[in-house]
Amino acid sequence: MPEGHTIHRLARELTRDLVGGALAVSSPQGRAAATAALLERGTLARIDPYGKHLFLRWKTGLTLHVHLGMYGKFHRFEPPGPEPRPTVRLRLAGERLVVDLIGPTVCAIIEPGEEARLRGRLGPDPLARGTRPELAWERLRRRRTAVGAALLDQSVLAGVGNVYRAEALFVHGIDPCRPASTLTREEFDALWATLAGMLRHGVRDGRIITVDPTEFGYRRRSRIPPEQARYVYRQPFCRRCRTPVDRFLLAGRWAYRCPHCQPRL
DNA sequence: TACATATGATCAT
DNA sequence: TGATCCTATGTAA
Repeated sequence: MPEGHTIHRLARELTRDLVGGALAVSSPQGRAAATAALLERGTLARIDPYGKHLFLRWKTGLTLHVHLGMYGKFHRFEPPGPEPRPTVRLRLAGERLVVDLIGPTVCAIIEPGEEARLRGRLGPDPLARGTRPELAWERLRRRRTAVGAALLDQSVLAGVGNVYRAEALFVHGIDPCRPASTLTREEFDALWATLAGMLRHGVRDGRIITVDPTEFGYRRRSRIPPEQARYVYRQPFCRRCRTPVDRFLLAGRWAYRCPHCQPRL
């Protein structure tokens, strides 16, 4: 399940295994049948990630826009792959790889103008090349909402989701309920650097590990068991100081805060 | 069988 | 703020 790191990792893997040869495109579920028909036997030119969005560019000039939402997944198989499950929205079958797209929020051809509008709404993606944190800072400091709400707003920062929000704010001792406008430039710069680092690790690891391994006696991040990989997100106790973690809804999502490590202002 | 839950986002009110 | 969409899984009943 996807925050920005999942999308960037997918872009790499699918680029490696799908770009180049002709693909059989189908929609076993039927809902994307028209889209599949437009792409059938087509060849991918490139795949671009941005934030939580994936843009699959075909040599015909068409672009397939995919957003996984909360439950969306790509299942990967060695060709020819199994009989598709009835929920498969789109199957892309190539020489080296078969992928099934399940449960996305968006899976549709997008026109250039529409893509431009979408990108215009999105804030900078810390994983994108040549990204501009300045824009995130300008938007964040004008928000009247809590910083924990602002971080989930994709027009402020693209690619950050609920886990990274909880963990990055923890690392810097920031209470998620603090008004975004009270953040100092120094705090923002530190938060951006942390988020960018966490996202990059996420791409590399294929999962979200936010704790410093040495803090728990591990030499390598990869050795950390899943239940120990985070400081506060879905943790009953703060992994650093053992204080019970606060859980409360913020911007409609569960937020996590250590009352000791992230005191109110 | 039913219900709760999940790393998301949009639209109506 | 609440309803809604999309799917799979784990737990309770």
